[in-house]
Amino acid sequence: MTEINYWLMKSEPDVYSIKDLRNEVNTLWDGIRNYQARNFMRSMNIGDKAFFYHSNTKPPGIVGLMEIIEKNLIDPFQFDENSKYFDPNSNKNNPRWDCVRTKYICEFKNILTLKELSETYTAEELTLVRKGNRLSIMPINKNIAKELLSKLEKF
DNA sequence: GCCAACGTTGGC
DNA sequence: GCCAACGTTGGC
Repeated sequence: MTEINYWLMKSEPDVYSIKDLRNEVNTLWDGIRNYQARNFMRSMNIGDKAFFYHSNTKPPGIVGLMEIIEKNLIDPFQFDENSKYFDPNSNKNNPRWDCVRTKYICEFKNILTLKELSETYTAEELTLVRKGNRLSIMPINKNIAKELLSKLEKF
């Protein structure tokens, strides 16, 4: 039995929201063009849980939960010249960018805002609240993840 | 619009 | 390898 890990994955709701995921049921989490975020995806296990975070919106925060159901999938847009995610330096024999597939679990009744999170946790406990943090995918400490889940259930 | 906090690129 | 210039994310 592989250990379950917890993650946080950001998306701008204008581009792809928790409601889009609910309608679609599952989705390819594509367009990641940051090596650290990509490496986090590579270290995910099937069955891991991920908090869905709405970024670049008012207010930003955690809005739902999803599960990792597939990994090591080639991101097709790196080879699509018409995509903003096209990477001319990626090689089909050795693709540079991959992605995971996530499945909708739930949308929380209330948003757990970044403001609330930053009032509860330090930048060391929760890298999400670190000022200027630009990572779109990051791990969440297991104990903190469980605290967040129990808080979100009480909404 | 501003700016913090990076990541990337390219000259040397 | 160093570093300046530039680009991006994303909160505020």
